[in-house]
Amino acid sequence: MSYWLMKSEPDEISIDDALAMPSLPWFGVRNYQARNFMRDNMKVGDGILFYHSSCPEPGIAGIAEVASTPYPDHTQFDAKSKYFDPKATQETPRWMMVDVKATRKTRLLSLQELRTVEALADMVVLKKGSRLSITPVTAAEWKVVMKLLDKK
DNA sequence: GCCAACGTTGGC
DNA sequence: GCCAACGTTGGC
Repeated sequence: MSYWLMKSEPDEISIDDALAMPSLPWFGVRNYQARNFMRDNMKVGDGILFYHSSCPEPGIAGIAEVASTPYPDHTQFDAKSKYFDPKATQETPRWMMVDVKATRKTRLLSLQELRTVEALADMVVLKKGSRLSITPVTAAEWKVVMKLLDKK
């Protein structure tokens, strides 16, 4: 069992939107490292920190879990989609995704607060210049975050 | 809107 | 295979 942090822009899909769906196809990832995490490393049942990015208060907003094995992101084949990739074909898809099932909304554990927690200093998402939309979370970090979410 | 820090592209 | 130019992310 592994743990992940996945960024979503709440203007696009917030934790509330995600909770309203049976599961959410994580389409639109166009970064190879992030794709590889979904394609090669994620397992059904893995824990996910649902993170709101590019918004007034960025931070962890909920909990989710991996709900499918990897499969091709259909938006890469759709010429009208902003995620269209002319180099991808049905035979050799370039972009893979998984389904994500939101399980609960949490208090907003802000980026600002995360940065004050010593035990989380090495979290990939907090590293300087980190822009990856999907990053691994260690079991120890997950535990610390769960504890922080229960507070107050 | 700014801009640091990356990632990607394409000419050579 | 190098690397300059360009594009993107995302906090501020």
